[in-house]
Amino acid sequence: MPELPEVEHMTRLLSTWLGGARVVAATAEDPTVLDGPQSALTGLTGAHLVRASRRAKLTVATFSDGTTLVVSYRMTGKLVRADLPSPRRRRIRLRLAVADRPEVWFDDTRRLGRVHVVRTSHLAEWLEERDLGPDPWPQRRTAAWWREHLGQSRRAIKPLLLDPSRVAGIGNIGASESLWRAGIDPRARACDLEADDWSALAASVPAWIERTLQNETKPEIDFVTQGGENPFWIYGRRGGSCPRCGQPLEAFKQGGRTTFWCSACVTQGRRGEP
DNA sequence: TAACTTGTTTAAAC
DNA sequence: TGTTTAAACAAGTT
Repeated sequence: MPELPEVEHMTRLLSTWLGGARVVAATAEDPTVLDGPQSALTGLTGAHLVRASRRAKLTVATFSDGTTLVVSYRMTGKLVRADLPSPRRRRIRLRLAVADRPEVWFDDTRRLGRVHVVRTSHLAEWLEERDLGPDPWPQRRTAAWWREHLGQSRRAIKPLLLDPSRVAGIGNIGASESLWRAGIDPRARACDLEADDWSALAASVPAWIERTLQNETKPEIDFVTQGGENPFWIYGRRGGSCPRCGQPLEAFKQGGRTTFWCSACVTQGRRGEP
C-alpha cells in the first residue's frame, strides 16, 4: 500500500514527469475516480504544472490555470508513466497527455483511489476539512513532540499511530515497522509510554520513512500485496525470524488490522536496527 | 465462496 | 462533551 514514503516518491516522480511541460489533455477514463465535474479537467488543457507536493498520503499538484489535482491513492492507486514497462496489469482511471512527453496515468486496480479537482484558491480550506494531523516528516519531530501529540491518549499506541487526525501519513505497515524498531509493545497505552519510548519512536519513524524511500529506486512502485518484493523488516513476515533476535515473528488483530511484532524483543527491551 | 486487504468515514459506546 | 472503539464501505484478489 502506498504510505507516506511511497506517496513522497510518486509525488517527486510526477514533478519530474510533468515539470515544465504543457498539458495537452486530461481525461477521466473512469468517471468514479473523479471528485469534481468532468468540465473542471478541460481547464487543464494548455496549463502546466506549477508545483507538486505531498501532504499526508496525498499528492497535491497545482497547475497554472488555477486548478489543483489532489490524488488519494488508497489501497492500489499509483501514478505511472505510459512508456515505462509495468510489473502489473494496468487499470487506467485517469490520463494526462503532455506535450512532447509520455502520458502520465493514474492506475488503480481496485478503484478506491480518487482524484479531487480543487480550485487552488480553496485548497487550504479543502485540506482543512480533511482534519489531518501534522506530518511526521520531513520536519524533525522530537520525542517531546511525539509525547505532546499522542501521550495523553489511553488508546493503544499502534492504532493511535494509524489515526490520521493525530499524525498523518503512517499506515499499517509504517506503524508495525516503526514500533518494532523502537522496541515498543503495540498494545501499550500511549499514556503509559516512557521517555525512552518516545525517543525511540522519534528516531524510528523517520528511519522507516527514509529507509523505504531509499528502497524506491524504480520509476514505478510495486506493492508487496501484488507480488512485489517485501523490503520490510517484519511486515508480512508472520512466523519468520525476527531480523534482530531470530525469534519467530507474531501477528494479531488490533482494531481490525493485522499487527506484526516480536514479543521477545519487547519483553527483553531490545530496540534499534538489527 | 467467504475471508481478507486498506484508509476513511460514520455510528455507537464509553 | 469529548474520547475511544467498532463497524461499514469502496472493489478486487486469493
